[in-house]
Amino acid sequence: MITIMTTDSSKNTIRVRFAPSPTGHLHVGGARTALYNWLYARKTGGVFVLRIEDTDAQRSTRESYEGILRGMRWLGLDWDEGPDVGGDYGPYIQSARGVLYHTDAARLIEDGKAYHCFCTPERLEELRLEQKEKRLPIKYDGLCRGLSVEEADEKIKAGDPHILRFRMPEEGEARFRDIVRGDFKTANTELDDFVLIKSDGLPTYNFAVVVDDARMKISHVIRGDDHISNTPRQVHIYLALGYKVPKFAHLPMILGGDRARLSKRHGAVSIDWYADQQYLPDAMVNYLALLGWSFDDKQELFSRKALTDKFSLKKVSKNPAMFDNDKMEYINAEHFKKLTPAQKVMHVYHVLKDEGYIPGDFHVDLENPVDLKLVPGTEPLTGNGEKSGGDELGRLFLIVSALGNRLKLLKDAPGHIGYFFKDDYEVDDNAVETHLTRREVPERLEKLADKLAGLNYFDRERVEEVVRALADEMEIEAGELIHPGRVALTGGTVSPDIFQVIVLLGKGKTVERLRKAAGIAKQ
RNA sequence: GGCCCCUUAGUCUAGUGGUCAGGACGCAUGGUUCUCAGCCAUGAAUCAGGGGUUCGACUCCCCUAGGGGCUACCA
Repeated sequence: MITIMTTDSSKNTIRVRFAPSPTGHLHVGGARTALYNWLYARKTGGVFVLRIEDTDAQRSTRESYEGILRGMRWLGLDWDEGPDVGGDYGPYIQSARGVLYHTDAARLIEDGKAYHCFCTPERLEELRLEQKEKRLPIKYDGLCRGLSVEEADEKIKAGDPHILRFRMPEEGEARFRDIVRGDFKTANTELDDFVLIKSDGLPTYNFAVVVDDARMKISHVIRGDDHISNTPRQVHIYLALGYKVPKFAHLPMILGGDRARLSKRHGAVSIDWYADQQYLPDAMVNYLALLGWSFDDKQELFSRKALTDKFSLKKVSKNPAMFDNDKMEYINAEHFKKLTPAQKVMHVYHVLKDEGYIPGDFHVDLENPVDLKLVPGTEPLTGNGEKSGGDELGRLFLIVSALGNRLKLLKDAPGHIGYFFKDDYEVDDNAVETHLTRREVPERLEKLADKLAGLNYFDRERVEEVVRALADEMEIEAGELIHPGRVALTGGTVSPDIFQVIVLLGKGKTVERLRKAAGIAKQ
């Protein structure tokens, strides 16, 4: 017989959340915050919640909301509860939670912990100006603090615009422990009677975030450092409402190149941009994880699995970090290297197809990657080097393998190997200038074309043999044929092994391009 | 103005009283080679500054400087 120790699961489960406001795209800072929450949830077997904080009615948009979800999906950060998938603690979008805020606000009023304020924005503005002039701390002066509930109700009935303020205790302090920062405390005298509910009836961020986190049973609040100064206010709300204060972990900011907080003006900060550039999501996740966290002094390349195993909030750094694109590219290249040949081909295939390098009738069963592994890569290009039976896939395999580690960004694939698929590939004028304009070049290319045309078996060995033999015969370095040949065949000075290029191009195309280049070179 | 946080090479970081201050990106040089990438080897480059505490400070304390955040009816 098995005895099961029953515990209240809701009590011990770790619940974390990512709570973006839909006022812009998902940027790397937000993505990093989402990632750390996700990693922590996945590592601990906890629950990852996605909540949309749209209490800023003016700036929130549907597009942003969708963009954020798209970005998270691209990164592979799946959420267990959220506006689209539901959950036990919904709704997961603040604009739909109005009654909850008002219910809790009513409790606060009843307990005398919050009060209505009728000061006009103009008066508040004047007050601030005056305090600024006198070099006093800028805070609300408490004018409406003394209003009785009856007086307030009367004004409300009369239709006076009003807001709800928290009644900050005059003595004492708010304290909390931050997993990243350590102990943190703020004297109440530093705080003022901040706003809970705005005159439009919507809660402020500080109020909504507490009500939501508490009611959604969030155990760990993992968010950006920019929120740490507001945390004491939030602790006050938790306490006033009788809610359990969660654990906090405030993450260091991510900075742009000028060390200022990352923002739109720093260019490539949108996750969408990295998706467009065909970065690998796993690489992005790896790099983002490294911005503010490290495992030890040797490992920095992590698979998603390794990250979820090894991630720890305790090892999160306190220092703000700058986003370094070079390192991002490096990490991306490393991840690409680790892909299986079949995976590489799939990725390259997609990019080439999107960019119009592969005709629509080229069919590959991408739903079934196993098929790709079964393709006998060497088969289609034996014999005369012309593709056999339309097996373009085998050819793609060989091209990608010939490319080797040259491909750092998938986006660059067309630039690297576009000439295999199109005749109107990009031509580097400088390359033509330096390699094809010399007097002796046309003859060499013609001869090379002749020799290759005469080959019956078009494989790498034989092609190399022919090229080197011709060089010997002409008493020139092999490079004298190879370099102009490369420009003639690929349009540039950079390519994989030239003999492989020739084979993969096939005899027909090779000869055709060499002759064409010879013709151009003559002029 | 007030309060708070942060500070190891250009960048991301390891380090917690005694280390030649370690790694990675980037950079430079050399090797491999038909180019480029890659790979291999080598190298330059760091504890923000000043005071303490201590036999001994990157490490602990204080001050200064620089950066950042909050101080909104933004989040």
